Amino acid sequence: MAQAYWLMKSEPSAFSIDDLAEEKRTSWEGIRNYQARNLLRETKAGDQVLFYHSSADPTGVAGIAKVVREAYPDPAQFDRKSEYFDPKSPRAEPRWLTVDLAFVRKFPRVVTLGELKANPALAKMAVTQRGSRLSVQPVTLEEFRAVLAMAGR
DNA sequence: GCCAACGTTGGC
DNA sequence: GCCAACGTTGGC
Repeated sequence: MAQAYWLMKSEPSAFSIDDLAEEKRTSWEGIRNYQARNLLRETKAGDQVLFYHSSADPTGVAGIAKVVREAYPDPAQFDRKSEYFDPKSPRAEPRWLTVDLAFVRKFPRVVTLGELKANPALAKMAVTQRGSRLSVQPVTLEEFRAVLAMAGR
């Protein structure tokens, strides 16, 4: 499979592009939605990720990350002290996965959701759809390039 | 803070 | 297996 592209959401009050820039690398823990989990399973090392700030001001794509470790069981599901603890996930058959992401770059400015919606080339992009709640979304190469172009250099 | 969208749970 | 109730996400 060729390199793929994704959009992943994070609330910057919890973890922002600046946090990723500082830490360089992070485990993308806490995905607790089956559809998003299934998409994580499809990610490959080297895939590029639009880092999206949700519930923020402004909301939008704040930068780029890349997948550096492919899907593995999310340790937080077994950690009783974690907010992501899932007592119903069997150890022998972990229910939830995580991937590791590395910082690539922060955009000079956030490409806002409003701008994404206003670009006809992005009309099919999941994030621009009404009611889109999925925290991991597939993105086409064309969409990825269009967002980069909007961010400027 | 409101509320639309939509995923999950659980009674039947 | 249906579906109502409930919980969560996330834009506004």
